[in-house]
Amino acid sequence: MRQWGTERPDLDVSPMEVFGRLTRLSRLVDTELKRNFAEHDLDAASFDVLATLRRSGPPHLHTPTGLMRSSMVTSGAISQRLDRLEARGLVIRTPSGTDRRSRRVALTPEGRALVDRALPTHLAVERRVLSGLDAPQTEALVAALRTVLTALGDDTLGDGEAG
Amino acid sequence: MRQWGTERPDLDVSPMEVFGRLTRLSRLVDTELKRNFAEHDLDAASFDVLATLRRSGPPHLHTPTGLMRSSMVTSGAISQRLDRLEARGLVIRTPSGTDRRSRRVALTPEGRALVDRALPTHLAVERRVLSGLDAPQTEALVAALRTVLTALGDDTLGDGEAG
DNA sequence: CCAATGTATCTCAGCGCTAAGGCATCTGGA
DNA sequence: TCCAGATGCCTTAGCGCTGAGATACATTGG
Repeated sequence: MRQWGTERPDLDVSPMEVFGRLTRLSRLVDTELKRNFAEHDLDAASFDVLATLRRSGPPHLHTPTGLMRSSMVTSGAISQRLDRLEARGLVIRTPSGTDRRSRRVALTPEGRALVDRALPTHLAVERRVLSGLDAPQTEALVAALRTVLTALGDDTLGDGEAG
Repeated sequence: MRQWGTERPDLDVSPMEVFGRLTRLSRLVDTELKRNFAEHDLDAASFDVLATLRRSGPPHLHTPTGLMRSSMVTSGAISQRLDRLEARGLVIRTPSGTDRRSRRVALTPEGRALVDRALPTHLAVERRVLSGLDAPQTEALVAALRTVLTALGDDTLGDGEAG
């Protein structure tokens, strides 16, 4: 930041205080979470799908389009994620009853068991990352993130955990 | 969150309040910034390198290792980024004077001109994303991010803007 | 009922990154 | 001095995602 002030004193670079840290934090968090995923033969993309299905309650159903919206990736990415998960027997795709274009994606018992095993340690890693913040700081962080997301048109109500 | 409370009432899923939003925000921000990069024939990776060189002041020098640390990517990624930038004449690699393993990466006049053109609009996008926050909220957000990063062992002093 | 448009999913080429490994060079201790 | 380990950079195979486009089906207005 000091360097920018010297090099481009005509520009207000203060937003970089936020975005630089946001980017670095994202990378570091991904690295931390990856360890736990690997211990369960998972990666962030697979966990993302399994967790989305898991939290929706039995029979743990979603459509590919719903998963696409939840994960904020393209339809092609979801197709491929589901291919991989289905090949491992962790999810199963069945026809939709009402719309023949659509599919139902369900967690198999194996998939459910796997995500349930990975969840507690996943949450432990997340808690450890946040352990430097006290309750008011955490609340302020969440509030700021919520405000920015809302301004950007993110209309989820608080779901969308993606790893 | 409500869903998790129903499905796994035994787990404390409150950290997801933070990480879910962090992930979504990262994705949305990347999408916003991408537009501006594309208008300048750039992408996040290229801008990251050019901006790091630009802010270090004339003669805008760095080593590949320094860029690797700044960007938090692997050495292979930096080699490839520099290949692309050098092929476009935006940077130039020259031998280090003192260490024959090392190289000096410098911004060319064209590279400097390009990043200087892209910077103002880049910052405008960033400001717009944060426009929903007032000054105290922004400061609280920065403080929280700084705390978490420090706890994670991120020892940069505030640099590291990566897009 | 039909045509036009919209929606759900999939396919695939291209791309940038990681992980692993290789080569050249440097450095510090025996 | 010499060498073992560290360091700097590069190469490459493999991988997941994007973006573009294809296919099949659904819906709507006339």
